Amino acid sequence: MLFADGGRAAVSFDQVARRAGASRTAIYRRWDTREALVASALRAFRAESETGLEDWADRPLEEVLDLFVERAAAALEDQFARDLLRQLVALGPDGGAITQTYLVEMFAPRRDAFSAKIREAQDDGQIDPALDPDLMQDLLAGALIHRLLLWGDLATDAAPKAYIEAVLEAAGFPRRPGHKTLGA
Amino acid sequence: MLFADGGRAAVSFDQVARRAGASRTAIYRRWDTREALVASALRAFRAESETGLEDWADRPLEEVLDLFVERAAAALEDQFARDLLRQLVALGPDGGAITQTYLVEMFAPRRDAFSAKIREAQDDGQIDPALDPDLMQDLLAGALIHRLLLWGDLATDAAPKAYIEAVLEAAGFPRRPGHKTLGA
Amino acid sequence: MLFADGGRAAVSFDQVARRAGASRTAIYRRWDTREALVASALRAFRAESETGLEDWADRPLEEVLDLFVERAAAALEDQFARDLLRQLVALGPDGGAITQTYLVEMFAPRRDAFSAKIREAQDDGQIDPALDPDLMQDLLAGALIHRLLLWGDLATDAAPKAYIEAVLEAAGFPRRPGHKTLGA
Amino acid sequence: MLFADGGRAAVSFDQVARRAGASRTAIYRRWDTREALVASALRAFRAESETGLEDWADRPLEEVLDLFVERAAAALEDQFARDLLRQLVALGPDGGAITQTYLVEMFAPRRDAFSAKIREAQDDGQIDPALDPDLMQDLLAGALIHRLLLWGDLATDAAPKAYIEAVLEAAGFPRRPGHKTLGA
DNA sequence: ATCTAATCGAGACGGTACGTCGCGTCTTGTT
DNA sequence: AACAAGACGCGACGTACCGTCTCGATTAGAT
Repeated sequence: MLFADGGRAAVSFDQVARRAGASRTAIYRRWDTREALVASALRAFRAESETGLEDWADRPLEEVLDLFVERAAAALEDQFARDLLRQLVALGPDGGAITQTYLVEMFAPRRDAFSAKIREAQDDGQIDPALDPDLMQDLLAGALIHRLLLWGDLATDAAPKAYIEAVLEAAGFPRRPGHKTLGA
Repeated sequence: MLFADGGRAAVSFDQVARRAGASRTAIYRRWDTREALVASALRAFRAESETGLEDWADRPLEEVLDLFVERAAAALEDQFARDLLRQLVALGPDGGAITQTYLVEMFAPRRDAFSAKIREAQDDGQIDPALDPDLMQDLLAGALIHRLLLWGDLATDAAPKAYIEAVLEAAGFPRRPGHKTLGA
Repeated sequence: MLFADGGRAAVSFDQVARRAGASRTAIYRRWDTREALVASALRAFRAESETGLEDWADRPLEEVLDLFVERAAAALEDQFARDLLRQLVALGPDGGAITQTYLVEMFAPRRDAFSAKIREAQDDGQIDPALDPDLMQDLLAGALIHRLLLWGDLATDAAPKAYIEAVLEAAGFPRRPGHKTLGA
Repeated sequence: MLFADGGRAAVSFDQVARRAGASRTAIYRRWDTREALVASALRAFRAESETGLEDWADRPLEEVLDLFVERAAAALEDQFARDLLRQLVALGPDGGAITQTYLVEMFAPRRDAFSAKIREAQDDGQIDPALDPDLMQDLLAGALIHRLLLWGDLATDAAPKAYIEAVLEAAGFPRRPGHKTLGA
């Protein structure tokens, strides 16, 4: 995809028209700005790749964390998705319509679902009720994204697991003996 | 700076020449690729902004962590630095000479210094010797970068502190009573 | 009129539809080619401007010549008519249906009427019977048209008169003493 | 040539660039208006076809007239030249730079040379000194152009000769016995 | 001191893209 | 069945910026 390859600037009306086998005029008729073009492309990509949010309600906390991280890692294994995210980062939170599209439509729902699950676990007394679910996600998602986007790989194959363990430990979640925390 | 504003594509020989008050010919003579141009700019920026690595050797672990995170947070408060990092992320680890420049010359030294400090703390028995210092840094740096680049702000002002607490907790570092971990 | 302003190319179905307050579809239904459109316009213009051929039968030759030239000059005084003729010239004799329309329907009748009058004068012995009426008209009409279309004005106000004198002289028509021939 | 085929509108920067094997940018660099483009083309055509003005000084009047008409007829035998002239007529005297180019640079010199010859003949007492050379040329050139451009052919092969005879007769030039005047 | 060679600027050129307009064609829905 | 509305491909508009290349002019060093 053009955006994933070269960012916003690469999504030219010319190229889009050429790849769509349409005339530039037709593209201009449907989208009036480059941003609208990109936003549409993002939504199309999402519609195609989105498998829907899992129902996390009845699963144990550990499993939810696993799924959360596993999902993220799996998504970022795809080179295309990685490039896509890269360009979204390049735009940053001030990217106008594009940012709105992905932050609000793609990331926020999952983030909210995760937070809800955490709150639930807190109500059940499983983890420290003073925890901020957002911070937990920052650590988990941040570590993954940071490694994969900036360095290109994980420090260890077991890294995702280790991130989860660390967060659970910090959350006061009772660990099984013999568990590894941030261990190599 | 051109690169921070528009990424690699924005660093054109034309613009560079114009800003330098020179002719394109002159620029071409000194740098033969766009990448070389960017790499030079990055080094220049680094030379100007780098205050040198602190001497962490004799400080307690907690302070080192504080400094590490504080440094990072301070650096990313500058809009320019944030934009710069954004574009570096956009390039990713396959960005050729540019990536080499910043990953190897700018990030790696600090990362290594930090790792050394952790190893030292492990030798002293302060924290779990099985810890992988890289994973600790992934969590700390990742959480910060992820929030600031992608969302544009921190979840809480106290977030940096909370990240450190979480990592220390997970590392088995003995905490003072009454400390907050990942709390709001 | 569109044709007078920009020639055949300017008579677009689009413009015609817009000016007629109709849809392109409607225009296409009635005329299938651009030429048909122009031809129709020409006929409409002729129907509106044509005052009918004068009855030259009973007038003296000199008067007929006067009328012929005067008519032509008057018609070409109108800027619109001049532009129209310009575009007809631009098309030339190979202009298909358009040329047919104006050459056959607009010019030929007058030309024939003039020729008939000349033949009549020849039968009466007024002028040289060997004269070709067509050549006379070429000289008269040609001089006028050439000046007005190409140069934009007459060399002299008396030019039309002078043309007639010259042709009559060449035709052996007995001139009054003191007449001017091709004089300034 | 584009102009001869479709008039001013057909001389598009796009087409010119394509035919010249150049980029549109380059064309825009050299000519800033469509008119300048056409004017250049006209001059190029003239430079290529112009054989220079004959030296009419020492020739008898009849021969000069013959040459004048013969030249014009020969030039208009070429279909291309005829189309070119057609488009010039279509533009008319208000065609801006284009009109200037051909009226002033191409037609006027020859016209002036002809006039000078006539004046000379008048000084020699060969023809009526009251004659206006411009009117003579209007008749000669007009008749030719009018026939060829509007009707597409001459009324007779002998037409050019007949035009000359008529003009000479009207000019009071002593004719040989047996000459034909406007005869078929 | 002069000649030579490197360096420089200015600028032309081919690309690519921009955003717009008008046109002829074709499809779709509405009287 | 005639119609309006409108989408579409095409060509052209005039502009901008970029990388490449070719020129003269200037400058410096070497003879």
